[in-house]
Amino acid sequence: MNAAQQPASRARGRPRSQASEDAILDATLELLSDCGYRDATVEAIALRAGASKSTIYRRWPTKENLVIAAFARSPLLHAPARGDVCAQLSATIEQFARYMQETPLGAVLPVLVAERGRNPALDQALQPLVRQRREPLGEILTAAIARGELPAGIDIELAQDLLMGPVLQRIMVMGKRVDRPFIDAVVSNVCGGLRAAAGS
Amino acid sequence: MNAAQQPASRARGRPRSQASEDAILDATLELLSDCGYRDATVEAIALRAGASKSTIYRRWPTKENLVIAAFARSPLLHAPARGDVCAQLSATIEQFARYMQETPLGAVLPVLVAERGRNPALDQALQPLVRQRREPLGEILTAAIARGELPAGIDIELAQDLLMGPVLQRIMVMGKRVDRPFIDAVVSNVCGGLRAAAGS
Amino acid sequence: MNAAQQPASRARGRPRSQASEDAILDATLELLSDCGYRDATVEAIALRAGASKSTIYRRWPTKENLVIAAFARSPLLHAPARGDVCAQLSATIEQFARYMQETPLGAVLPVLVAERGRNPALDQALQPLVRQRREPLGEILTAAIARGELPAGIDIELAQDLLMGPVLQRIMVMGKRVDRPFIDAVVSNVCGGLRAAAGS
Amino acid sequence: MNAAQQPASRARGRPRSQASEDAILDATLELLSDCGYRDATVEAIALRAGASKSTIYRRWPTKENLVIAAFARSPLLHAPARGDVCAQLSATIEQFARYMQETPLGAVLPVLVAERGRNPALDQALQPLVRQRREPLGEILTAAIARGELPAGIDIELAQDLLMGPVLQRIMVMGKRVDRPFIDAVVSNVCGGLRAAAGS
DNA sequence: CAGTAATCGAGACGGTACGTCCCGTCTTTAT
DNA sequence: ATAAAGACGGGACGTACCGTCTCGATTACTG
Repeated sequence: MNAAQQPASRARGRPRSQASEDAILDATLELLSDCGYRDATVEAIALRAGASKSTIYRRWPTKENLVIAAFARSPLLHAPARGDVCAQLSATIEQFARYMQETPLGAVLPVLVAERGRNPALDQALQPLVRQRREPLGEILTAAIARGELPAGIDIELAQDLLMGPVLQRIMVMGKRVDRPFIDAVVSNVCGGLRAAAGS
Repeated sequence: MNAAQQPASRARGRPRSQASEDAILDATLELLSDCGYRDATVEAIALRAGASKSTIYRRWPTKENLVIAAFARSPLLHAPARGDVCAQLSATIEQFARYMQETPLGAVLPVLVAERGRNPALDQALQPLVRQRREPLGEILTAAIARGELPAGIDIELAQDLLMGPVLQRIMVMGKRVDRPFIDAVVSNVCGGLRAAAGS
Repeated sequence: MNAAQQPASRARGRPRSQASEDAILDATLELLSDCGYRDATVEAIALRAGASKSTIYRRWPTKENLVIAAFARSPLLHAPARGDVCAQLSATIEQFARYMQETPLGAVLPVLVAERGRNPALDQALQPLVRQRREPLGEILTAAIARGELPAGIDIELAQDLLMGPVLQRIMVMGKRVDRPFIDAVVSNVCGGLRAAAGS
Repeated sequence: MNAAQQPASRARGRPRSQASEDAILDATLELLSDCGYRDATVEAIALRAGASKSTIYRRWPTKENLVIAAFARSPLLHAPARGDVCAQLSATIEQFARYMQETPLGAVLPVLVAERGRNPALDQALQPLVRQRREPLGEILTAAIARGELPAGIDIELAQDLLMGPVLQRIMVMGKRVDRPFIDAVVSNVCGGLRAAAGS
């Protein structure tokens, strides 16, 4: 079961260079940030990483996959341990909003999303990437329910959609900036709605 | 009305063919739907429309603009005249969700969004397209406030984000289908939140 | 029959640029001469010709075919009108030898020859190229027979092999230079042999 | 004789495997024959030989040198001891023609020749290979002169060119087959020419 | 018999040319 | 002036191969 994973006798041949991989992914993020998706040429990425195109294509079959891998290394959201549920949610969402607006993720996520419909493998790769960013919200909500701050019986999945949706849509689809007051308003409304639904 | 458009002396030379324009926009939508954005080549569109590339580029400066023009012909959402605010909102959003999931818009919108960051002209063109789809929600909300179904002082813009965001995000980012129960849950929660906020 | 060839109504669309074609073929010969076959990159040829790779590949499917086309423009051999048969043959062969040794043809012909075995289309293209260079020898021999300088009944094809073979082999296979005395010796031997065969 | 090769103390470390070397050279000839020079990848040769690329490149610096080494193992031509000079020459040349037409040598020689111009080391390696195949002709001619079958004062080198040239050219450049009657005609003509030159 | 040094298979690596594809423009003739 | 046809310059993509390198595993000689 886990034996398959352990390198029984170390793979033969020259091992892949972790340094190269890191340099390539870093270069990808940098160029994405500097030039955008279209102008971040695979050749330019190779050049900046001090690697060769072969090394890139040996690891990732297409440019899209490379970009996904680069973003997969982006930091997870960190839910604060203290504060009431609204403050925790706001702080967490703000991290996400900042990441979307101040790194190339904001520019690239739509492209990945667009490509996913045509590329099932990419869909598989993108799924956990997105899901992990949402997970902290679920944990906060679960804890709040346990503390009695929110009523039991809440659909966590739905709540995540209600919280993330407006932010993502405003950034991606509307092309507007998201600031703390907006996030607070969203969180406040969603929490209010959740409590009202339980009370009815 | 149309007199304003028509100059003193008609433009000289052969007039542009409206038939060509329609054929091109139809072919664009069809190919987008069949092959996705990337594989919907301008050349292929011209072929299917029985037009030539020059005819296309004479009207729209880039492929992106062509695609936007094609979508600009999509029907507006139609807010039902009767029912309480929740029912009206649900029905309207359902139209939108169906349109996103059963036409190529769902696949193409992210690409347009992605390209917009790099292309201000496209941004200008995309803005009203998106805004018009949201507008009916604003009208429903305004009327509900006037009827006293919702408290006054509601931020209409925010409410639109709260309603559309979860749906768009679920379809585009999560890659899941949106059905009527989900829409009802969103609408119910948002309305509950709006009322709770007023009550507090 | 010949109607198929005549441009009844001129091919539609923008015609191919003869200037581009000439520039490309010239650049090919120049680069071949400067850098050899391997280093005469298609990209470099396009650059020097002020053309694009697309334009090159639209006309010739591979680099080999491009190179053949370039050589197909090389000048034909010119048989001198006066002199006895040996002098005429020597002069003609010397033209060929000079062309082989002072232009890139000498470096490229072997590659074409090598590729031919694997590429029937290339074979078809190379055949007349080679044959035309030999033809003047046949004419000289035929005229000499008519004048009585050589006996009738000579196998012209064989005689061409006997004359060209030693020169080509010395240049291509042995990698040595061919000078006038060598050519004279070959011609003298072949003519002597042809006369001796008739006399026996 | 072989003592000169063997140093005072044998080289240290694991000795090179003769079996590998043989397998590599055999695989080279086979693949050359099956696929031609270009498609006979070093990697494919290694695979078929059950060797690794390092083992190949440790012995031969480039692919060209490997190919030459493979051909260097081809059998020398064997001059028959009996018969008149024409019969001996014909028999010897026929061996060569058969070897050129029924082994990959015919396909590869032009490539080696082409590459030689750009690679002096390869030139050094190719020279003896070619020369050895011609040598038997020289011996036959020398013996014939000694026997009085051919006049003294013949330029042996030239005679070799006259004999081999037409055959090589017909096979390589013209892409035609060479049969015994053709060889006989060449030999007969050359011998006739040599005798005629002496008589004049 | 343990140590050392060169070889072996495997396969990753940098580099570079190839040939394909598409975009947006330009140049024809025909309407 | 616009239309269809299609060539053009430009430039990214992904593939393939070369010759080098880095691994762990052999295989002989050597102290």
